[in-house]
Amino acid sequence: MSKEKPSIPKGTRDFGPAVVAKRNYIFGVIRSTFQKFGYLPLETPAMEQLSVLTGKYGDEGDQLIFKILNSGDFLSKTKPEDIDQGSKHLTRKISEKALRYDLTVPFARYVVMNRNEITFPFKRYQIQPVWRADRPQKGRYREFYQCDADVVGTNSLLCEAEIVQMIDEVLTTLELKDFTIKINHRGVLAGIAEAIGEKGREGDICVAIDKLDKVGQEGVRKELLERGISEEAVNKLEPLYDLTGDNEHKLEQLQAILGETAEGQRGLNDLRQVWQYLTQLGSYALSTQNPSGEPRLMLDVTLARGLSYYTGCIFEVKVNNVSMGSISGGGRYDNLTGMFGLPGVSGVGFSFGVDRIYDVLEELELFPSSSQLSTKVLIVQFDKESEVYSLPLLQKLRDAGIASELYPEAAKLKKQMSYADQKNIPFVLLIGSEEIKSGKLKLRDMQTGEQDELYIDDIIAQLKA
RNA sequence: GUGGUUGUAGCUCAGUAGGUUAGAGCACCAGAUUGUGAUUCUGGGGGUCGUGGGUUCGAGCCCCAUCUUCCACCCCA
Repeated sequence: MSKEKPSIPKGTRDFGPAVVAKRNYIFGVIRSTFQKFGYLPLETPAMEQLSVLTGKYGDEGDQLIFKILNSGDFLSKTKPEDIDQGSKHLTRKISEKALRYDLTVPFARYVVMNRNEITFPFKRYQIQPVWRADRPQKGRYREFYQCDADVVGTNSLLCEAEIVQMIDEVLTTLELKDFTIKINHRGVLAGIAEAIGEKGREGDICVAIDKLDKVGQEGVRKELLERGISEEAVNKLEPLYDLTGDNEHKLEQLQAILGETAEGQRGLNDLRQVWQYLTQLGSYALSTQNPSGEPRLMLDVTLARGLSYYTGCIFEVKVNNVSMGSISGGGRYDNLTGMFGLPGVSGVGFSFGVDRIYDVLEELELFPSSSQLSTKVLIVQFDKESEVYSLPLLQKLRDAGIASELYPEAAKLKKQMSYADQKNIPFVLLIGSEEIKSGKLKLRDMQTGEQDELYIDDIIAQLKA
């Protein structure tokens, strides 16, 4: 027999009963919100064809995809010279499947495969784990759950507005008070690049600007120059870092700077339209302010997002004053299904990171105690006679919809009581010879320590209340 | 993927320039209390010091490798 200590792979976790209960609380809030907005559930396989995934997330992303070794003799199709051609070439020979990296690409694949059955616009949500071969850190795991909501088959910016609404509703329901929904537009980024005379360079510009709050204006300036952006362009760019005033004022300032560029104008028009929808919806995200006085929804021209398939509005959500990266992100992609041979279907979607939300709620101690309750009443037994007497009562309690259990053996009272205590069971029902004689059972409230003698029907009535 | 960091009982950590049988608090188990948990008192179990090599008369402590943790970069939920 091996004495090897068991372990689980890096970046993965087990979830015990208490943790699962809390996670289910988050899943429940997200799921019911998605459904309230008309999204329908979808599930896809954990593994996809490797070719479906590669090339969708950029070179960086491709490296983070977990590949699955072909079953059987995975070397059967390879020749010695394949090894010489490098790992990229060899990978295709020995691996045809991979674990899904996100939920958006599998969704696009599903839409293309089922285009004839789907009624557009198609709104779906999906809550499943994804896998990334990333280096784990806090809030960063190799296996984690995403909760996606996407809609394809419409260009309407109402979808973007509703995404803001859903984010606001979910986080508010989870009792979060201080969070910022950042919004930007790829068109605005492209327009800025063009307006400062570096057309097409928005990629480099974004990567650098994204670090503004980390390395400061000087650091960004240095990086921009290193990336080959001209000094003149950088000078033109810098006023954009601290656009002042409310969101409308920011839009006006941007209009003046990049109104001449077609892409910039497209972005600004889209953003204005989103704001108009939100205003007409009476959005709480617009009317609610964070404790800092900042608005919840914020136009942020430094928001970039690396995923290469985004083309329109982009979102990112940050809970303020906690040590955690973004807990949600998304955007519009005009041509995701085009990669699978179905052009002209625009989609927009976003994703909640449950694992990060969990860590945030834990840090802020925002889990309600109700999310941890399981059994409502435990029947304590003394001997065989009391066990026999208790069984029909146990069934009666369960028939009444009360989560109940009978301690499965006549262990010492102390043991049975501390079982209830540790399992956080709020009531204990003591049934011994005295109680059997009188029919009046002892119901103990474990929080107050008070004990009442009641008939079973009164107990059921009290526990159901 | 690059650079760094961490790892001692179930948990949080001590462990002094390498020196005999590795400690504490909490948790756990048992008893005081044979019909009552969370409080009190008494006693008890539990660690080949992440793992594998190496240096040494001798390693928890030094060296190498590896796994894990966390951090920065990269990227992101």
